[in-house]
Amino acid sequence: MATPSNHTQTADEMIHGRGLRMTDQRRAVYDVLMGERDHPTAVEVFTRVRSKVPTISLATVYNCLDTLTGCGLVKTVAHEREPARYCPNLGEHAHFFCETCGAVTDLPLRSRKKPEDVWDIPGDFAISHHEVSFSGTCPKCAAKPAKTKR
Amino acid sequence: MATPSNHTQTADEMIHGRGLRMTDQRRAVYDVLMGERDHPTAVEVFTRVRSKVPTISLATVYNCLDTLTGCGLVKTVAHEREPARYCPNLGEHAHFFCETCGAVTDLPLRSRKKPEDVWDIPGDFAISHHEVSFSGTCPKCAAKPAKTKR
DNA sequence: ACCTTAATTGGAATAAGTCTTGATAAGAGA
DNA sequence: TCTCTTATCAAGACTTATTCCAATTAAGGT
Repeated sequence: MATPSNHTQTADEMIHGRGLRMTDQRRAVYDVLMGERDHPTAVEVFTRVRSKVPTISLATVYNCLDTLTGCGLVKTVAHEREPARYCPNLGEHAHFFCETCGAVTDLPLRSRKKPEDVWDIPGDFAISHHEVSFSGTCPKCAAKPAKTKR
Repeated sequence: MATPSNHTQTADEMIHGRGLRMTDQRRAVYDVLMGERDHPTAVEVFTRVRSKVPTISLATVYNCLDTLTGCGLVKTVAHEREPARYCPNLGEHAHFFCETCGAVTDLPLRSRKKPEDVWDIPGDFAISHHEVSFSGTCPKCAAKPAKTKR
């Protein structure tokens, strides 16, 4: 078993709190997400996790990701119809999708106005979640303007 | 050919402006979207269009929707990994997704605001688009609390 | 250690959307 | 009007991401 890093402590509690078990696979998937926080897809998580748990299957990676999101440890990030990405940043934030390199960046969402001040939301709509996403060119891609995607 | 309603006038211009043709199929798809503005999926558009153009195929509906979005007449609305929905509302607005009945509602922008007026965005990100979505319970579903999705 | 239940696996199945290819139709010019 | 060129349509095969299923394996409590 891998040496548990300090963040897994709380993860264990969250998992056990739901009457579930913290398995090697779940820990490995969570560690991958907490390691490189670049919003990998399920397949990317799969390939990274395999270096630690070589026998893991893609189905298990999907299962683990579902479990972790169900426990509130991870959030899924959807963009257009692309494969879902996974994000362990639990703070409120928006996502920036670079149209050139495809990178996904967390933007801390320092809102200047309340949603109701910006959008015309009739009072009888009960809002439980909201999501903000941006797309454009990230700083890295803006720096090298000649390089196209090909 | 169906009697062209007044909104199809501008649609014709937009299509022709790109060197494309306004065919019966494209007009029918566009009319369906302008008719019931409830954000139908491609399959829903397909079934509605068939009452006007019974020989149309699903592939053609997809083609027409692509063409219309390419011309800027229609916008696609993605939510989670659900089938894409289509929206002919070109004004800036957010979307509200009802978690109970699945209905999608447009929420108009209160006044002309730029993203930077609303959010604190790092200066080195060049933003070309932004999207805001809310989810919760719509007024209709809130009115009948006993009825679950099953 | 045993037993009950949960979790993992690998492969098959599904769903939405795209691609391919031949048929069709629309507009331009003679 | 006739023909030519090109855009568009249609039907089905295909792709991709994800989920389902049945059988095996592992955890945790007694």
